[in-house]
Amino acid sequence: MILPKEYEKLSPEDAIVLQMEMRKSINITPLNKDFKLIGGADISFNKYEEQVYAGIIVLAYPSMKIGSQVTVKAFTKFPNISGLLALRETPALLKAWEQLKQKPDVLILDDQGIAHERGITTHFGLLTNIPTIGCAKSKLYGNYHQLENERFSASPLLKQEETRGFVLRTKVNCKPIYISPGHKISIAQSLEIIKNCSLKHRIPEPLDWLIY
DNA sequence: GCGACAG
DNA sequence: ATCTTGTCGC
Repeated sequence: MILPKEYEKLSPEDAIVLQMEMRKSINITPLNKDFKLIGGADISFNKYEEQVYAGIIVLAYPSMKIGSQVTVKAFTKFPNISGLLALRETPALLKAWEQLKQKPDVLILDDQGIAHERGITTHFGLLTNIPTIGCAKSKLYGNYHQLENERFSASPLLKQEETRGFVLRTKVNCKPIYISPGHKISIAQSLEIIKNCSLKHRIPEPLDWLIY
């Protein structure tokens, strides 16, 4: 078992092996309980610098009242490699997670979920054993049928023949968002929860608040 | 003010 | 390809 603190020692080849090993444990069966706290997480960095910033905000569900928030700066030597972003981002996010006094029951990340099962949504869900949902602003993988220009028009996000998530229009005249579970929650529940978190903006409240 | 789109 | 900035429609 390799610890996130040691990710930066991995070669890209070893990182891929770790990712492939971890993806075997992905679980997208339904979350079987009511919950009261939802979190939003985002990570940012400059391509060639070692600083990585991570933020997590916690909101009450489904009222979307803001609770606590944590932002941290961390450092990593793991390079910026397409497909391996999770290894660069996870240690910083874990640091923010550890500083949160009250952990959310479900965490939404600005990411592609199992539409790209080597991303940070599944990675972080597997490490912390909490339900995670990926909610992205652009499509990286999969195909879908065009949506009606209506609030909450949705269509399955298909990778080959397999449904990996949903494309959801949260506002009229706005581009859709891409929802896909990461771990410990179903595709249908992920869609439902993101709808419940989408009040005023194109992106759901927990991610919208993180911009500031 | 939000969000699309241009370049 | 990604990020910043401006303009315009809703």
